[in-house]
Amino acid sequence: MIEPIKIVIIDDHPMVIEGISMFLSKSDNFEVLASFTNGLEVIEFAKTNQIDLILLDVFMPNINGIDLCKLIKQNNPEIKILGMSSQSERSLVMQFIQNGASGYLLKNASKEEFYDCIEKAINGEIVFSNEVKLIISKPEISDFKKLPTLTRREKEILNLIINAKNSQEIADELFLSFLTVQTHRRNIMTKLEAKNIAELINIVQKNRFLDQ
Amino acid sequence: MIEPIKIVIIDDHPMVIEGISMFLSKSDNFEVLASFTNGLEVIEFAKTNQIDLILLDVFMPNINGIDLCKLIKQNNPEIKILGMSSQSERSLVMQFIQNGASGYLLKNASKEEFYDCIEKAINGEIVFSNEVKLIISKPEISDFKKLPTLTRREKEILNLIINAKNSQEIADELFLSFLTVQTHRRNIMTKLEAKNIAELINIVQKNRFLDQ
DNA sequence: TTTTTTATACCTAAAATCAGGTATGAAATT
DNA sequence: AATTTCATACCTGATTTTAGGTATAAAAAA
Repeated sequence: MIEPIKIVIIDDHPMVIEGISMFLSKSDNFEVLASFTNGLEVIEFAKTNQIDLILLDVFMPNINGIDLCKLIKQNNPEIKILGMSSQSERSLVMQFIQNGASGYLLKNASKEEFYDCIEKAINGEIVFSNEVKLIISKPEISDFKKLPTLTRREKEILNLIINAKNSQEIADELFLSFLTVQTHRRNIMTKLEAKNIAELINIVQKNRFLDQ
Repeated sequence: MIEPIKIVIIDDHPMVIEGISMFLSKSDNFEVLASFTNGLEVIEFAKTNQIDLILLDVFMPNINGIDLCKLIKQNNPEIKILGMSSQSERSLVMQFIQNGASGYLLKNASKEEFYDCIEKAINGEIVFSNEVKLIISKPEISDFKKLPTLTRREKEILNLIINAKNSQEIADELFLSFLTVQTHRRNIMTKLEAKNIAELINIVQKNRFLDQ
């Protein structure tokens, strides 16, 4: 008898966990070891349990799926990770793969797509659900340059910029000099190659590398 | 013995249907009559089946949940409808209730919240999951004054502003004077009460009154 | 027909952003 | 121990947005 694939599900929606668990329980090939609505808990869990594959929701409160993927892979490179989300952008999927994921599924995927993708990922393939294949088949130039990393401070300030705060307000809020904020601001714009605030917001929303 | 509540689930994600079905199957109070990934099919179904309550995903391809809610209520006013989505805005929830829904749930709601909301909705209450309560408990000024109407030209220019064009580029593109664009721009900002571009984009996205 | 709205255009000026530079101590990394 | 990155801060100047006006012809509404 073949060992089932040991799976962990990470998603902040209980019903999604329930749904996927049901999908997987219908086949003897899969075993859901555990599930978490708080992504960071999996790090601890992985220390004492052998996991074959993680189904990881990309949009969660507190922790960003892309960063979590990287974190898991750093600690446990042998674990395969499949990203999941309801909608997606090409660049997002690409970032995810860049961080060590084995594939990406849209949540509207069928049971069969789940089975298929999980099995192929375990066999070392990079897999995408059908809709994701469509998304990534239209390459954009911007996808080829990898996204720059912002420092914690820059992310903090970026968040305030997007929330319509001006430089002075940001300075007051963070107890910084107006000039310091200007410097961070310039660095952010340069890193993300945005020529104005509207473009900045567009870029951030497309790539969603702020936590939400 | 009490009759179970007859429920229909509408969601374009098979896994969500599976998850909610599992939730509900654990209690004898509920019976899932049917589920649809295409919302319009429920109209036909309702002609030959008695439905007590519909769990309706708000964001679906092809059909808008808010419009579908209205449509169902027109044909079958006795059916209770609960809206569901992953995230939401106050104004969206309000529109939904306006169209006859009995409540609104975020998909991160727990099993117990689902049970509770469904039962209360059947008893004629208007119900919200906990997070939705939070959302609607902080009324925004913008919710009370009706949204201003932008002229066609203003919408056109607003679109370009959001797409990161500056005033000169907009002038060139629409064959207008730079000064005319500035005037329109000022009128747009005044009408929407935005103090800068970031706020403008936030307001537009929150209320989604572009795209027409 | 009269009034209001819409689209157009100009003037002035303050405020904010954008863009180039330099610099320094602390923290993190190698 | 040496190097790089991060967060901080300042200077200057150009560009752009924001904000207050006024004005006029055409179109739409009353």
